[in-house]
This record gives sequence, C-alpha cells and structure tokens, in this order.
Amino acid sequence: MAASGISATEAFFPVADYDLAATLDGGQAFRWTRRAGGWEGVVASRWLRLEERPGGLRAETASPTPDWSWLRDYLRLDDDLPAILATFPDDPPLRAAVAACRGLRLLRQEPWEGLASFMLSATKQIVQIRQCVALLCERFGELVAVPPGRPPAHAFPAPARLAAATEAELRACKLGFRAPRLLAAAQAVAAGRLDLDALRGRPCAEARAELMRLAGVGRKIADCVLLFAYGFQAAFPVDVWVLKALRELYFPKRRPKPARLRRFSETHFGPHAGYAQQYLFHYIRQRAGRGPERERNRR
DNA sequence: GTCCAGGCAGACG
DNA sequence: CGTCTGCATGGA
Repeated sequence: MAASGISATEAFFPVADYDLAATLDGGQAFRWTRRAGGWEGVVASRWLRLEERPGGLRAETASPTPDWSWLRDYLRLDDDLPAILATFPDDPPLRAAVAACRGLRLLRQEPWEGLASFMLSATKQIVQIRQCVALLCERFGELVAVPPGRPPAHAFPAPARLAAATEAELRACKLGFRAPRLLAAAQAVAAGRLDLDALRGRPCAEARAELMRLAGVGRKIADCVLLFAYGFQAAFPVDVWVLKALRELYFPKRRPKPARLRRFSETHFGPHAGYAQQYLFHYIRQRAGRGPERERNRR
C-alpha cells in the first residue's frame, strides 16, 4: 500500500486512531519535540515532521523521499490495532486503559538507539532521559539535513562513534554511573562482539539473554529493547509504573513481587502483551498526572 | 530538605 | 534463594 505523495518530501498515510502525542511522547522514544502543532524528530538519520490529519498522518522530510517504507515500519502502520485490542483480556483495568489511551501505538525503533536509550533509563525520569539522549546526539551524532530555517538536527550516534568517546565525555552528557556501561556496550557492538541485527531472527528468549550479557542491561531494559525495537510483542517490561499499575489494578489487596507479576503477565495478557503493557503504563502515569498531556499543558 | 526516577549489580544472610 | 545498598543527577 503506497502513500499518496503530494511531493517527494511529503506523504499522507491513511490510518485510524493514531495518537502521536501518546505514541511519540509516552516514554518509548526520546527524540520527539512538539512544534507548531506537529512532532519533529529524527528517524533513520532523516529529519522528520509528523502531523495528525483527518483520516491519517502527514509526514514531511527534508530531502526527497522516493521510498517511505522505513517510516511505515517505524510507525508500525501495518499493525491492525483493533484486532490487537480484541486479543486483550476483557477485564476492567485494561478496558479503562484502552478507553483512556485511544490511538496509543507501539513504535519499531532501531535496535542500537533503543538499547542505548534504555541503558540510560535506569533511575532516571523520562525528561532526564530525553536530556541525556539529546546531549549524546548533539555531541556525537552526524548532522542531518533539515528544511530551511530549522535548528540543526543530529542522527543518533553510531556505536563506533560512542565507542571512540571517553568515559568522561559520556559523563559530561549527564549519564552518571551509566556512562561506562554505555561505553562498553558501544564497544561491544562496534567490535562485532554483539550483533544487534542478528538478534532480529532469534527467538525472544535468546535475544533477551544476549542483551542481558551486557553490563547495565537487566530484565527490564532488555524487555524494553525487545518490545520497542525488535517488535517482540510478548515482551512485557515491568518498571516501577507497570509494577504500580498491576498492583493497584489487579492485586489491590496483596503486594506481589515483580517476578510474580511478570509470570502473571505472561499468561494473562495474551500474544500482544507488550501492547497491553504500554496501555497500562500510559494509563497509570496519566492518572498520576505524569503523562505527556500534562507536560504539554504545563507550558 | 526529602523523596524518587521506565534499574542494575554486588554483597550479605 | 531473598533482601539491601550504592550508584549520578536532577525533577517534583
């Protein structure tokens, strides 16, 4: 299904129920900025602007783009959202979460960007993760073409570039104790000791085990990469927010531990558990006044 | 000032 | 096994 392009730098993608704010600014990606009613970011080393339009999404690039498949892939436009939602268990918490987050989608990010970004996420707030990622991109990422009059934009830095940096330079991006871990990961990928592309075809559990061999990558960060980059929809990252959501919404009396809740999630939420996870994550943060809606309204 | 953030790894029992 | 703690940094 080809997008109907107005010109080579614009395209329109027909799609129902695609909430850009919830999807781009909801804690699965860290490079999107709201600007003039749309969202601007960098995907696959291309500057990109996205806008919600009636019946779909409008996309704009800085350079002529003959093939938009990379963007369809990133936005997961081929996911049949109603069919996915129909596989969810019909329980009150999930019904409420789906109702409150209509149009929330998963993205398919590049593995290295996803891995590096989530390695920075340990005990950091989402706004701080964005700051760190922005600093890394400004200081180490290649410049990408932008339309006239726009501020400069950078690609996410390649593993080899970060591998050549010093720990001090990374710490200067406010990474703190995460700096040596990211440096080691970049060196492992750059040297070919960890082949991120090869993980695409592996079973989920094997890919997870490979990622977790990295210092600084435990179960939660590995699951984020599996879900948000590799597209393993059974991956179910349990962070402090999902922990809170599962406890409050499903086990209000008891206080199950993370491992117990992970086992619950493996059987309860079905084949698209990762989608359910993102709805619960977004829903509980929204209820706590921490969602992207509030951050936007506070300006 | 205190608590905590899309955790992880090592120490200790 | 399980629980506790340090780790950098800065929002809330």
